Amino acid sequence: MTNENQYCYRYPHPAVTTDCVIFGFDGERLQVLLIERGIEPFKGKWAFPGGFIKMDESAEEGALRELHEETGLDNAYIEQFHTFSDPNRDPRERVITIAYLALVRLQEVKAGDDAAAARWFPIDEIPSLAFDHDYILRIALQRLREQLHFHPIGFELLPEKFTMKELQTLYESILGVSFDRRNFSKKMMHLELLIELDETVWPTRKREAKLFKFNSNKYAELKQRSFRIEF
Amino acid sequence: MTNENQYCYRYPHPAVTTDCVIFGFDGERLQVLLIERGIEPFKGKWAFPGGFIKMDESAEEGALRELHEETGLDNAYIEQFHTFSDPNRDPRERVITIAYLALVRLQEVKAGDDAAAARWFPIDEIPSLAFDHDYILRIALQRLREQLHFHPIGFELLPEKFTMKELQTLYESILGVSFDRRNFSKKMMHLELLIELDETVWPTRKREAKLFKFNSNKYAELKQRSFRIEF
DNA sequence: TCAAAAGTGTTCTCCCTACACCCATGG
DNA sequence: CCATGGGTGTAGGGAGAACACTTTTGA
Repeated sequence: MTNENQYCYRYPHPAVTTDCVIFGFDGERLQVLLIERGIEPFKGKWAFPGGFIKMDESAEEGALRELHEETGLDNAYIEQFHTFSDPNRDPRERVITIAYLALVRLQEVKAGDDAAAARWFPIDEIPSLAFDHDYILRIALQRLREQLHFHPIGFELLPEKFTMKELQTLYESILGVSFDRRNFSKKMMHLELLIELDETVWPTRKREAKLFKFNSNKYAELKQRSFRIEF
Repeated sequence: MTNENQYCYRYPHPAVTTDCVIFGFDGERLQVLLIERGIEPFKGKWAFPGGFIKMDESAEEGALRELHEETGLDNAYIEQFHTFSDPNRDPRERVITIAYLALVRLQEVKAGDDAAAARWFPIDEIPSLAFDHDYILRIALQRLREQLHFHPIGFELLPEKFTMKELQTLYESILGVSFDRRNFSKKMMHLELLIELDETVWPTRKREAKLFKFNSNKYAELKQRSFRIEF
């Protein structure tokens, strides 16, 4: 008890955490990974995976660590999108959180590993969240949609091989709009970011469909000269 | 000496600051406001205005406070763009900085008020900066350019009334490109974000030029339905 | 034979682009 | 009278949007 508060400073320091808004896609809808809180405050409520930043790691390293702990992944796409600093966002002490969004392939995520109360929620069925995480989610979604216009980050959510319909459904579910099937396909092919494979699959029992994969070389080339994906 | 370190925690806490990358426009070039450091480390080097966040203010409030102290302004456009958290970015202790960019009208800035060693530098004549501020500037510029494509934030840098040429020069100096005079004008007018005034000025002694002002009502309307400014 | 899913092509319109001429003024 | 800067119009190309028919298969 005597030695409990051993880290002392001349001025007050806030606690700093990272939180990860982890997105996945099941072929139908955008999903978010949430953790059920086991302790107060907000015990029993759902929240984003997150934790205190270590003194020898950057925020990004912290976010990657969190992501790995929850999904087993260590090469996913992550991006810092905002830092939340309202003085009262945590009832215990002042906590500033550096928030990241992560895009993962659901197929590669290890199912609920260490007995964690983790669950995927479809984006339109998110319960009310702990702390200011409702607000954080809103900002995360906003950023995800903005990014989708400029960068082909949608591919981070799809398996290596996918059909045009899956790609379209992904875009539609993130942006909340619907596209004409033919125009979407043309626009995508025109960007030359897709490689058409010789393989096909039977996504339904009606008819087989072509498979595509993402052309990352072409993307690297396009990125140089500031391109935009128009939707 | 006994009571120096009075703020104690059970876990180590980083210090948290806000830094403000303040942009202005003199009609010719984009400018950045820098402060000459009076103390070690990096004494004599230039850096962005910034300081420790207070325990009862949000990061944005802190940034606005810094901005006010340096410019006298309290209604400028500010936007959080990134949080820098490398464990070694400050040689003294671990400092995480929440960085904001601010757009101000040079005309409205009070000249070097409290004897501060503050100076405006044209964007292409920035000296080597203290800490990781070179890097922070690069990210700030990148964000400013991205934002310019989506939002008419350029108007935050111009006086209330301006000529089409001033607006074009602003866009060109930020984006580092040049536009065809006629096409730029048409595109801008087509957005309906400009109100053509009856007034004219004599920007040179050759010929008078029309004045415009920004139509913020139209902007509020456009923002609803996700528009883009194409450049 | 019918419904559902996938593949493909055409037309129209609008915006972006490239480009040239006129006018007013100060030197 | 000429150089400078500002104002405006036009023709062509390309991309997006709207839209329909064919094929395959399972029920």
